[in-house]
Amino acid sequence: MDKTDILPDKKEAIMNAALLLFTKRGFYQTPTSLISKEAKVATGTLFHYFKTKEELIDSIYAISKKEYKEALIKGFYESSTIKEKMRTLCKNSIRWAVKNPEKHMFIRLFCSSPVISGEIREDVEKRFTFIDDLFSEASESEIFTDADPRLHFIFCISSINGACDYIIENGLQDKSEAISETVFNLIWDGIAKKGIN
Amino acid sequence: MDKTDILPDKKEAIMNAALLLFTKRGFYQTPTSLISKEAKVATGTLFHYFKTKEELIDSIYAISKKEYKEALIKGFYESSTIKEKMRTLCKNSIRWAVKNPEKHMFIRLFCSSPVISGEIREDVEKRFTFIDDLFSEASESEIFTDADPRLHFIFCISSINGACDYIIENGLQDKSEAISETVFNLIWDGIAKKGIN
Amino acid sequence: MDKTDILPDKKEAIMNAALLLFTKRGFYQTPTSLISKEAKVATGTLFHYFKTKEELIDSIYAISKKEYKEALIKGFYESSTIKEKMRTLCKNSIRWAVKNPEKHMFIRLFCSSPVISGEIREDVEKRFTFIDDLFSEASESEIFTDADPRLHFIFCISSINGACDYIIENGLQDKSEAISETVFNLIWDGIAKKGIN
Amino acid sequence: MDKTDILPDKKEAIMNAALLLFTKRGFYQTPTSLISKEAKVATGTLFHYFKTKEELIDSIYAISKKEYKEALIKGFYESSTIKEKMRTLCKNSIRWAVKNPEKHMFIRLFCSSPVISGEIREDVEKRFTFIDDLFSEASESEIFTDADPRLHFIFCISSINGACDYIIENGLQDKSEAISETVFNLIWDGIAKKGIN
DNA sequence: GATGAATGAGTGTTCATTCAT
DNA sequence: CATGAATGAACACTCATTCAT
Repeated sequence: MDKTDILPDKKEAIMNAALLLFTKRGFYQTPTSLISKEAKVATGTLFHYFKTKEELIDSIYAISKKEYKEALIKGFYESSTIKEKMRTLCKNSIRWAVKNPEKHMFIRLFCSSPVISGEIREDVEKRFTFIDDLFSEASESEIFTDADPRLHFIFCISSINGACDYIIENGLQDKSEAISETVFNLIWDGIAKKGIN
Repeated sequence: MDKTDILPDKKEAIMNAALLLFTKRGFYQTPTSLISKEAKVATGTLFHYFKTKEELIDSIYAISKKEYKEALIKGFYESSTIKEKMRTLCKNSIRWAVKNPEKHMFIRLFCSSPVISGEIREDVEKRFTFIDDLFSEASESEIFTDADPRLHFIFCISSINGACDYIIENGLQDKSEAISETVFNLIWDGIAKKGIN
Repeated sequence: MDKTDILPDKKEAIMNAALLLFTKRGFYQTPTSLISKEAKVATGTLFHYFKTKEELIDSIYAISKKEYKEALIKGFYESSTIKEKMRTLCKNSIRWAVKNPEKHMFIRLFCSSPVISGEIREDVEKRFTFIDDLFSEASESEIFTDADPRLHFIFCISSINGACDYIIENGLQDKSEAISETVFNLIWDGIAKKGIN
Repeated sequence: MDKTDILPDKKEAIMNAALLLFTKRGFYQTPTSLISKEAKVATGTLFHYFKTKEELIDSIYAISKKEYKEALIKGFYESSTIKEKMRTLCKNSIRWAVKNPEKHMFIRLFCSSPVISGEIREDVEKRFTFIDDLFSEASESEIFTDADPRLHFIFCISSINGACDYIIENGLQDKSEAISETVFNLIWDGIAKKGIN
C-alpha cells in the first residue's frame, strides 16, 4: 500500500496506461494486452506487478482515492466553521476533479462496481469517515434542516459530481472556481436552516 | 403500458431476464447463454428476437426510458406553476425509480455507456426535451438564481438520483413520498430565488 | 428422379434460387434461410421438398447433368464418323455451357465434391458411359495416338472446360461457335494420328 | 526451399495440418479446432500466428504458389527454343504436382475461390507473368496456330491439370515422366503450326 | 401443403494468465 | 526482472432442422 512512493518505471507506466484506457474504453473492453502495448512493456510484465487484471484496477482505485483524499483535506482543518469546512470540501473536490478528470471519472465509474474488491473498498472508505463526522456534527448542531444526515451527504456528493460533469462536458475548466462557488451556494441554501451562516 | 404492444412471451422473458442480469452483473459479465438460460429459451431464440447482444440492451434501454417518461409526465401538464411542475417531476421520478429499481438502475448504468447505440440514445432523448423547456422557461422568468439552466438541470437530476440511491440503499421505500418532498425542498431552496413560490 | 416433369412452383423456385446462390456464393456460404428468402417461401417449405440441404444440392446436380446429357447427344448418333461424333460432342458441350453458365459452373464446382452423395453421382455417371465407349472404340480403331484412352478422355474434357472458362471469362458468347471449332481442332490435332480424318 | 525462412515449429505444424485438412475436407468443413488438434497446439496458438482462418488459407496459398513457381522455372531460362521452354514448363509442372499432390490440389481448389484474398492473389499472379510473356512471344513469332494466346494458354493449363488428375487418380506416379512427355506432345500438336519445331 | 418461431450443437475468435527462457 | 509464445476456457453468434399451427 505504501509502495506508492517510488514506483518502478514499468509499474507506473502500466497504471497510467490502464487508467487512460479504462476510462476511455471501460474495463471489459480493455484487454491486458492493449494495456501492456500502450505501456510499452511485455504482456508478462503486467502480471509480474499485478497478480490479476482486477488487482490492477484495485491499485488504480486505491491510489486515485488516496490522491483525492489528500486534495480534499487541504485547508479543511484550518477552516473554522462548519460552513467553511463544507465550502472547502466542495471547492477542493471540484478543483481536484477538474485537474484530474481521468482519476475522477475512474472513481465514479468504479466506486459502485463489483470489480473493485470489497477489501480495497473498505480500506479506502476509512479515509473518508471525517466527512461523515462533519455531517453528523452539523446535524446535531441543528445547523441543517431536519433530515437524515446521510441524505444530506448524498445530496451534497451528487450535486458536486453533477457540477463536475457539467464543467467537463461543457469544457468550462477555466470557470470552475466560480461554478464551484455557485454550486456550494445551491447546496448550502438547500441544506442549512434559514438564517444560518 | 407495461409492454410496447403485445410482445411475444419469449421476447418478453428474454428482456426481463436480461434486465435483471445486466443490472446485477453488468453487461460484459452477463453471457447471452446465461440470459437465455434464465429466460428459459434456447440460445438461438435470443438471436431470433435481437440481432445482437447490443440490440437487446438497446431495446431494454428504449423501453425503460419510455416507461419512465410516461410515469414522469403524470399530472405534469395539469400542474399550474413552475414550482408545481418541478415538484411533480421530482416526485414522479422518485416514485417510478422506487417502484422499478432495476429499470432505474439500468438507465443510470447505461445512460452514458457507449454500449447503447447513438441512434437509440437520440431517439430517446427527444422524449425529454420538455424538461429542458421547463428549465429554460424558469430561467427566463427569473424564478431561478442566476446560473446556466443546464447547471440547474444537472443539479436537480443529480439530487434526485442521489435520493433514489439513498432510499434503495437504506430500504426506505415506504418513506419515499416523504423523502421526495424533503428532496424537492432541498432542491427548490437551492435553485429558486428567495421569496419565490 | 422423374418428378422433373411437373415440378410444383415452390420446389422449382427453391431449386432455381439455390442454383444461383450456390454458384455465386458457394454451398457453405449459402444458408438455407437465404435460399428460401430468395425463393420467396418459408424456411420450412425448403425442408418439405428436400429432406436436407445436401438432398437439395443432389437434386440440382442430377437435373443439371440430365439436361447436359440431353444437350450433349443431339445429333450424336446421326454423326457418321468418330471424328464427326467427337466434333458433335465438343460443340454441344460448349454450346450448352455457354447457354447455361450457372448449371455448367454448378457441375464443375460440385462434380468432384464430397457434398454430392455417392449414390447420385453413380446414377449420373451411367448416363455418360457412351463417351467412354466412343474413346475405347477410337483407340481400338487405331485412330488415336498411342495412349491410355482415359488420358485422351481427360485431355478432351479439360480442354473443353478450359474453352468454356475462356468464353465466359472474356464475354465471348457470341463467338462461341467459332471458338468451339478452333478448340476441336486443337484437340483433334493432338489426339488423332497424323493423316486421320 | 521448403520454408520461407525459418518458420517456428508450431506455425509450420499448423500450416501442414491445415493443408492436409483443407484438401481432404474443404475449407468450410474444417473447423479451426480440428486444425489445432491435428497440429497438436492449443486453439489460441493458431490465432497467435494467423489473425483469422482466412489469413491461414492465404498463407498456405502464397507459400504453395511460391514453391510451385520455383519448381516451374528450373531449367526454363536455359531452354533455347520456345518448344523447349514449353516442354520444360509442362514437365516441371506435372513433376511438382505429382510430388506435392496436396499443394497442387490446394492451388486448384482455391485458385478461383473468393476465400483467397484479392491482395494475395494479385501478389501471387505477378510471379507467373513470365508465362504470359512466353505465349505472347510464341504468338507473335507465328509459331502457334491462329488463336488468342489466352485460349492457347488456358488449353495448356487445362491439359496439364487434366494429366495431373489422371496420374494421381490412377496411381501412375512412377510413369509420370512418360505421361508428361505424351501430354506435351498432345498439346504441342494441337497448338503449333504444322512443321514447327 | 405451407409457415416461421424455436432449437441447440457447432464455429471462429478473444484474452487473462502462465512459464520457459 | 522482463519477455512474449503458448494456453484453453469462454464467448457471441450462425444455421440446418423440427414441429405446432
